[in-house]
Amino acid sequence: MGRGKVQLKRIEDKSSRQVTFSKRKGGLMKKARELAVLCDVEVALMIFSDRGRLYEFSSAESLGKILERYRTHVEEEIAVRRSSELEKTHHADCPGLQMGARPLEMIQRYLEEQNIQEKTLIELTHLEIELDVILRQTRFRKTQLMIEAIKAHYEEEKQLREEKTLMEEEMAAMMSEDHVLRLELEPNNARAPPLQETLLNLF
Amino acid sequence: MGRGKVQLKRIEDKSSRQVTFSKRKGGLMKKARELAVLCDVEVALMIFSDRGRLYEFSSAESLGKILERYRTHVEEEIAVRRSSELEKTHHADCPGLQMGARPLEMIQRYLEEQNIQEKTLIELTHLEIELDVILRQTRFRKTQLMIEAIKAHYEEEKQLREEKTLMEEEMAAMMSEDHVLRLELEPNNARAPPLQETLLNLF
DNA sequence: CCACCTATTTATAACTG
DNA sequence: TCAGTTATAAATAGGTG
Repeated sequence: MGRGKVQLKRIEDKSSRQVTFSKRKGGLMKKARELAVLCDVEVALMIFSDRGRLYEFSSAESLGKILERYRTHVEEEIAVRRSSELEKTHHADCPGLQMGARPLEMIQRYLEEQNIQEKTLIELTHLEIELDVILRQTRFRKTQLMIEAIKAHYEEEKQLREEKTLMEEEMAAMMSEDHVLRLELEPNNARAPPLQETLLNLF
Repeated sequence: MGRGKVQLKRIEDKSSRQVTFSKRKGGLMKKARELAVLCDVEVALMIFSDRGRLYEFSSAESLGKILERYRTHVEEEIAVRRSSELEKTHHADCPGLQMGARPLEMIQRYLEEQNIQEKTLIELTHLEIELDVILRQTRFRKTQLMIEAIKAHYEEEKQLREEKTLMEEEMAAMMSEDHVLRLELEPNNARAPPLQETLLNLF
């Protein structure tokens, strides 16, 4: 679809590859949603861009739910070998999110300049869907970013805690060596639960 | 695409739903593959038909690989989503806030039940505004909660850092007292900028 | 990079056997 | 139910501002 026919092979030009990715990603997400709604089935879609950014769609409330279902269906060995791929690209693209109050303005314009007829209604529906999609995208993007922020802080914490443990050990060694000090080293390893638990308590 | 335009809602007729499912499933798979090839990205797609049958596509050798990647990527996000489900109580005061695909269904219901008249349009406008407000509320609430989470981690970090400084001082004191040790205490106070700055960089 | 445009290609809804 | 056909809606490649 388009001015020219497309060959089913990697687009070599980086720029057009990026553009095509952006466009087709949107189309694929839309079609996934349509399939889920029209046929009342569960659909999960995830896309990792070459820069490691994740885009996902899920018809259920959480992709995790579908993943769980997948796991029960296909009893695969998903051994938890964490390939710690560190994606440093924190502030990359934010696909089509400038919007601001523009959708509402568009709605206003539609309402005011069009005659109140069926056509207008249908167009309004499209607009509505668009608005919803945009809001979803924004919300999801924000979530992603904030999760990254939390993750970063969690990593920082972890490191500090490790350093602390190390120092405690060193001090203990010093004390047992030849000294009697009255340093109070309270064991507080139990403090600060892991991230997941912390988050759970918030909601 | 096709003889008629399609409404974005569940196809009630079981037979055509099945036909549409079959056709669109194929189309979606095809497009997923195209995206993966053309743009050189990883794509995973899974579809559960209403009868529980699983259809999947994956650009990698195994869907498991991508799932694993997904898990490492958004482990925390799953926790967040799951916990926000526990928050249904908070959402209870906001009418009709089931997220999911509900808003679109509501719109569809309105469009179909009502005669297409000015009155309907006005009601639609109200609906729109409501939808927007609801989405804003949700988004704001979520933001609040995540800021709290980040803040909590930041506080934890701060405390750990203070404890560390204290211990450094104690160790320095011990050393100057009567010891010669070769402890390497690097000053790294400059690490980890304050919360506000961190957040600013995100958006 | 992003929104919008338009000529074309693709996907598919409705139909048929 | 299923494969094939066709008319039409949608997606999108390439281009512009």
